[in-house]
Amino acid sequence: MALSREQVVATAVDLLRRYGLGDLTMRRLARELGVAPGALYWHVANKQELLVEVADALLAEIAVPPPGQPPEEALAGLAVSLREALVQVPDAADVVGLAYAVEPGATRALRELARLVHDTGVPASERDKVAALVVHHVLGSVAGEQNRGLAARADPELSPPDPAGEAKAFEVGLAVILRGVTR
Amino acid sequence: MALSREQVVATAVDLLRRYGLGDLTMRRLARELGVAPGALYWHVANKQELLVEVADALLAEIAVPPPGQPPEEALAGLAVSLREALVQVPDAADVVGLAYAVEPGATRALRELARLVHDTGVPASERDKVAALVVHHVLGSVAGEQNRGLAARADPELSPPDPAGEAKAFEVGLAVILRGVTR
DNA sequence: ACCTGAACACCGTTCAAGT
DNA sequence: ACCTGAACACCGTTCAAGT
Repeated sequence: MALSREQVVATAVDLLRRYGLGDLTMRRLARELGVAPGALYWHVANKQELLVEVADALLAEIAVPPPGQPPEEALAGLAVSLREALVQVPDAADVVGLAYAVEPGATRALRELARLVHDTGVPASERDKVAALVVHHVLGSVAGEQNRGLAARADPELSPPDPAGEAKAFEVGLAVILRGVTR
Repeated sequence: MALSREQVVATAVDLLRRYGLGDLTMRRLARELGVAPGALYWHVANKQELLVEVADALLAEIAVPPPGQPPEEALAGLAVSLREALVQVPDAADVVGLAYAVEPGATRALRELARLVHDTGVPASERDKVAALVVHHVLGSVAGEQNRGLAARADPELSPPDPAGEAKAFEVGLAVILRGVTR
């Protein structure tokens, strides 16, 4: 059966999850799919486009918070699940950061985040800025934790990051933002 | 005259400034220095170590705010000059992000930032977290603006980022953080 | 001590030619 | 429409051998 774009993206996500960005190469991906490297370029314009698709796929899995909560709570919950989903995937911050710059509102989760910021009563002129601030905090925290993990694996002097502590640190930062937003 | 580690790092910074991370390759760097690629490995263990040195060099140029100001003002000023210095350098956020994860307090500028956070009266347990939040905001904003610039150059549909607007957006986010910190 | 030459095991991308 | 084979122009890193 012929290859499909969906299949290419799904296998790329799988490769990222299992081995990280360093092993997500067009040649490796082609091998995994049992085709020649050139075949991929019929389904995808280039690697950059593929990575944007991968980011969208990662974000598509994030559950949007149920309605009925106060917006501050929903926003915090969404930010936390965003972070939780991304820490599991090596180099997720790099991949999502790229996609976010290219198309900030491309995924449901990110649009929902912007909407919740709006609902907290932030003035219209600051809406996007605060949303960006939250996204930066998520991506920065994820990148930081993952990089500390890599550094610890390379150097036995360093202690590996404690997942619970990292989660707590993230929530402290998030609380600062929310406090600053609601006067 | 023999090559020196300082010379290698300085030329790497120059290459980054002029052409970005994509052209900062060990081979390109060697060519620029008029040596064989292997020669670099006598001065530097590997590319990753070189990039940490490059990040340190970029941060070393940032002026620490003069004493006498209220800490909130000094902190904001430092964050702004940090951002201003880094936006000028292509891919600076990636490079500095790496170094920050490996060694958060390695440079004067970043240690000063942590100190100023402390001076604003943030409880000791939250000091590092708030400092990290500010750094994430700086790096995220820089990466965002640079990526939007690249995207606009690739796709004429998109309008290029407005530097003044980006600076304003950054300051709005920063103000939110500072408001959240000072109750 | 410091560097060259040459190799090893890779990359992303293109494109004529095949089916 | 979809893919292969082969090439082009690169990578980071190692290491014997030279000076």
